[in-house]
Amino acid sequence: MNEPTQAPVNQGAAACCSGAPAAFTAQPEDDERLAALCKALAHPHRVYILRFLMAQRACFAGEIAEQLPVAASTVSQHLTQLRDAGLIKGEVDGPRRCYCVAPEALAQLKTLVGAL
Amino acid sequence: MNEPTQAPVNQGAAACCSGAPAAFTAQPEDDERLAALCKALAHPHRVYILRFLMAQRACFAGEIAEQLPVAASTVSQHLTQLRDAGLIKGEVDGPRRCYCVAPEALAQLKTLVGAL
DNA sequence: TTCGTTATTCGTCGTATTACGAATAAACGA
DNA sequence: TCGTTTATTCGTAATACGACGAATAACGAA
Repeated sequence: MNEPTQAPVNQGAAACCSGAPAAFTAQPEDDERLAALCKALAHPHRVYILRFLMAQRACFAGEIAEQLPVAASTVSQHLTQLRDAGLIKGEVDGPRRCYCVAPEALAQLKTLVGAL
Repeated sequence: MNEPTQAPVNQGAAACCSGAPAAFTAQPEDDERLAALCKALAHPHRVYILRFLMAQRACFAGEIAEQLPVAASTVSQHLTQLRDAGLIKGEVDGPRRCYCVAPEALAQLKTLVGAL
């Protein structure tokens, strides 16, 4: 992914919204991170999984799959995407796998969204 | 998109994380809306556009396109996605088009993320 | 009216996403 | 050891995404 190219800005154009322009600093790393977190939540089932997992504190992959109207293998893929984004963690517990939310990543998401 | 199927839950399983389970209520509409907003921000260039637009208050499509290392037609598609999600608004101003952020949608995003 | 400027839409291409069922791996109990 | 249970990985198919350049539309000025 290419980074934005800081070009000259604000050649005296502002029409639809009022107010003076504020300072703008490019933050490509934050943009990438926020985009990655948002991408992980860009599907309703994954939002559901995250919320469900937060309420349950922790639960097995099978329990999550029971909640959703898709195949277990599809749920497993969703879990992988959430895990790759750092939003959840999974650990082996016997033949099952126990998932729980990663509070740090969630806090980072809230911070980045809050900074918008 | 199918809605989650509220199945029986919490068959006495909790391993990796401590704490008692909290109440959980399915909110399929919120999940859909948050997913849609997140999808709109699931690309770094779109995050950049939103932040840039917030700082500038308003600006023309061409100014935005100058900032990014992709073709103007691609930027136009990104703007369309942000507009479809309700995050920005665009209005005709002569031969140009002036875009600005939609504060309501941004507030909704912050609310939904904050509720996680 | 015609021309130049600006932005979008169209057609296309390659890749990624979402979904499924089948096959595989890993752990435990009989 | 051999099944059973559980979850993931694999192979596949349909659709969506991101990108480009060319074509189109919309407006203002000459």
